[in-house]
Amino acid sequence: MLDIQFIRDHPEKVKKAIIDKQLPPRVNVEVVDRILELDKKRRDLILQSETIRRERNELAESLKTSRTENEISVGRTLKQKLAEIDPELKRIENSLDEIMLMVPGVPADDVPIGKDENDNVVARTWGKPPKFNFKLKDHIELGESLDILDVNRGTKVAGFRGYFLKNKGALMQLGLMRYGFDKLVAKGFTPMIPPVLDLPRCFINTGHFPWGQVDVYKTFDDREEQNIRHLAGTAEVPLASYHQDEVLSESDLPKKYAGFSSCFRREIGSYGKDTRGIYRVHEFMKIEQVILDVNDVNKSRQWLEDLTAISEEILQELGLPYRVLLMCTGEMGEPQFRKYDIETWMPARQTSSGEADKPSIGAYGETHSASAMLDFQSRRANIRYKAKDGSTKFVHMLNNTMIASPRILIALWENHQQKDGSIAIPKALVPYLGFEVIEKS
RNA sequence: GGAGGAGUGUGCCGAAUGGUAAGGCACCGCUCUCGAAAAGCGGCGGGCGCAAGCCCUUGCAGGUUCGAUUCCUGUCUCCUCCGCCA
Repeated sequence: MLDIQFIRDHPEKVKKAIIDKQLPPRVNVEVVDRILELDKKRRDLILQSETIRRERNELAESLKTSRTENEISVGRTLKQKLAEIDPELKRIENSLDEIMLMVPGVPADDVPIGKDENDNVVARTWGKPPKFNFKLKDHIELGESLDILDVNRGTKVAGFRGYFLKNKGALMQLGLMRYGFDKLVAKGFTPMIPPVLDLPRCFINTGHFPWGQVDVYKTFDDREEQNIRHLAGTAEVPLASYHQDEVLSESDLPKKYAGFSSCFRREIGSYGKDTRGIYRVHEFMKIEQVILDVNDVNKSRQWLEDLTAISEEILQELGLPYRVLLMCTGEMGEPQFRKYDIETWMPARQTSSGEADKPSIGAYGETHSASAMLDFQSRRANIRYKAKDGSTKFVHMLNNTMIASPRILIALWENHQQKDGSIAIPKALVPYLGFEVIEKS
């Protein structure tokens, strides 16, 4: 959520953000005008309401000592007036609150303006895609031949996009999670296992709602509306709300959280995409980092670099080639100020971007995403801190993927496959797995 | 699921039984000091307003009243006990 004062002062910047982020027609620039209009109405009504309240307080004060029938009837009139104005004020405020949630965060000045993935800017590339002197297998062939993945029974049990990890495949996923957790703990992060069946408010806080409702699973129990929970698609959701409605102390910042959780995604908008294998699935495991720090743009920028560096560090340790993309405005989420995605090389990944008669084999696939939100989320979640100068400010928030599996398994399996059909385990992972290779049993 | 108790401003404590949220601790600034402590003064929720200032804020939502922390209804959370389950 933006500061209403910012919208009053810079309506054009907000409108530009709506356009640049490719939000129309879901969100149109007219919401800005509508907000300014409601804001004006709201302030008029507040003035009226407060004038009456003031009269009421003065009257009540004088009625403390003596009271006449006449004064009491004046009081009744005031009460009547309030009963007309306040519901109207409340109605306006509710509309304003609702529409304020539709307004996106304004991107940084140096974010490339663009409409899709072609407009992202490659910030840097690390490693070289491996060359294979034997017939390449994709992750499904590898997984099935080594009995570490079962997609057919996965879809039997869980439907489309279902999968089983088996044997060393299952051990590998847990090992990766522990590897990621340990690394972050060593860097001073607080390891967390958060609830992922969360209240709607949490999804509003992160900015997943109101825009992304259809992507999130909804659950009911047999009682009332207030018992609705949603399954979080990332531990960012519960972690970002951990300090909801709290006032922290500047000396407590930064807060660095590492959340391990299962993640659930409906993938409603991507029925035809990535239908093969375990690239795009409805449930997976992930360690997500969430940072809360002081209200300082430069510090947020630095955090975004630092968080991205952590992801790069693990990809390097895992021996996986990758590239870092500075995301363009059209590829950013509504809350974001600045965002890097990391794409990891997947040797057997097929993309639609190749020529029709010459399908391209091997592609970078998104495995990590780091975002700076400034105070967009903290305004929604109402997370503030008391600064050293005594003032109360909203924290800045960021998040980043540490490691997400099974998608990362695609890169690990395909990049590290060997001529004999086995898969080599990167050195960094061996202590967490207890084996150095996955081979046919 | 049943019974009882509790929830007060920004972190902590806490007063006010129908007259409009006292006070203390913590924190920040200033004075004093070589410095610190102590002491004193001011600040330390949200909103409207150029400002003076005003309005709101006792878990939440309603109701009664000229006036509600206080009375009534609903509801959430926590605690204790019972039941059920792991």
